[in-house]
Amino acid sequence: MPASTSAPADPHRHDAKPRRRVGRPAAAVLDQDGITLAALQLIGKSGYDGFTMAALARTLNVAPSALYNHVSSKRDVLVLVQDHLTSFVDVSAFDAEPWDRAVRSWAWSYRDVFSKHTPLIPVIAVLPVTDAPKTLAMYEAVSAGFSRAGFPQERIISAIVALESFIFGSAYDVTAPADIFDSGSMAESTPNFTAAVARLADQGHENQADVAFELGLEALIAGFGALRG
Amino acid sequence: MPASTSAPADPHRHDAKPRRRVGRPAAAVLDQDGITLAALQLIGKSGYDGFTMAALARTLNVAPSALYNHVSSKRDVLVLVQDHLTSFVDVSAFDAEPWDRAVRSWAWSYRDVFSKHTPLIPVIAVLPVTDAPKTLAMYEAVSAGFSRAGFPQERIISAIVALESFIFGSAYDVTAPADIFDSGSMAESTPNFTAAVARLADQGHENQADVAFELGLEALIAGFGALRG
DNA sequence: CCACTAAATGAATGCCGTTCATTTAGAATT
DNA sequence: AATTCTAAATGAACGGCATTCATTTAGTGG
Repeated sequence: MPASTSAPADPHRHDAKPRRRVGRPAAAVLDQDGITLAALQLIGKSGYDGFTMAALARTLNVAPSALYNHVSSKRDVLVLVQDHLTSFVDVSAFDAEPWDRAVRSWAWSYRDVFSKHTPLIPVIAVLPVTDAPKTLAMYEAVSAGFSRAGFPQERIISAIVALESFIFGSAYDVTAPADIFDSGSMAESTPNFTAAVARLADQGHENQADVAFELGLEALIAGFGALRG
Repeated sequence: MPASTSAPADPHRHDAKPRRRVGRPAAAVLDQDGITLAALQLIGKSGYDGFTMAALARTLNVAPSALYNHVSSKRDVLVLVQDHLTSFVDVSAFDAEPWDRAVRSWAWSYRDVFSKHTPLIPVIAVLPVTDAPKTLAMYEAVSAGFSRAGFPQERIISAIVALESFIFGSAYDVTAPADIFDSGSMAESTPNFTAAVARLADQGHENQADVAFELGLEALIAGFGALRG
């Protein structure tokens, strides 16, 4: 039975003695960290389409079935990758800057990390925090920042969830084709929409996803900021 | 070459004569509408895991390969389903109610429709509007409402995109397990987060996803409402 | 009646994630 | 040093998947 994707040190029995290893421990070719890093590298090189268990095994010079001694499914690997990526999200501003600036830098960083990994979003969005320790650590840092800023306790989680939802949705936008709003031959039947698209284009912003993200994020920050005690 | 998922009536040549049908038109067993409805029904009964091209063909009493005369890929079927579902999103309030109330009812309805179809979100989020006429119609209704409410033209699209991003992200939350924030054995190392989760639970809301959605939506409505001229 | 062709079939392809019986090799115990 | 134990590797196999393609079928326009 392979270790599931939970805490790395697994007490699991009540006494806290250092785990006694039996069997053949030392020269293992594979472990969860190695798998995670190889997966991340493979995804970087081949994308999520090229990310298969067989391909992952190949980069590790191992048979595909060997992976299943350390991981219980492909989804499990994705969870490991997700949690690893979350450690790249910058929460440092919550220690050093006022609340609104901290939220801003956290949100932009969070969106940027996962806009390159949108296939993970359906996984993260419904993942129990117990299965992702680094993600939990991020939540702790953010919660602490909200708390310190005088946010009412009972609304902290809801506010974070709302921000996160906006961030995940916005991560998809980054990957959308530039002409996603070109109404083409149906322009005559959609005058208001077509006009609005044209007016946005007039502004000549290189990156429309950033404009929408900033607009929404500032509204959320302003709205939530008003809740602080 | 099967018709791609674009406008149902395909001019494609400059003269507007009614398309001349040749060959064997009348008694076709299959068409895009029939495929769409059968797909929606199958998804309702078997979920997205049970939704395979083979299963879809079976419900239509047809060989799997026959589908490819009307649809170019499984993704294509998903696009058809997505566009069909979008016609269930309620935009009627934009004709009858003040802007903020209209946005509210549209957003809740939009979230509710797709919270039952989250696997479509990665498809919708990056789909050119040309490939989804009913979705385009929704955008037109919403754009018209924003315009009528005195919203600055050049910001209408960005505001809609931001709202949509929040809606998509929030649709995932609806499907998340209830104990998603239970930090389990790591509670001691995450005191702020754990306390905030407990305080939210104290409130005893049956549905935490709704609370977060409302909080975020109201912030966005308030923030965007201030932009109106 | 003929020619044409859209739309159906059914077999085949290549890939996928995953399972399982089996082997291997090093540590722990004696 | 020999024996025992077992985590971790292998490789073959499985069922299922989306998709392709040569072929057949059956109406329609000429």
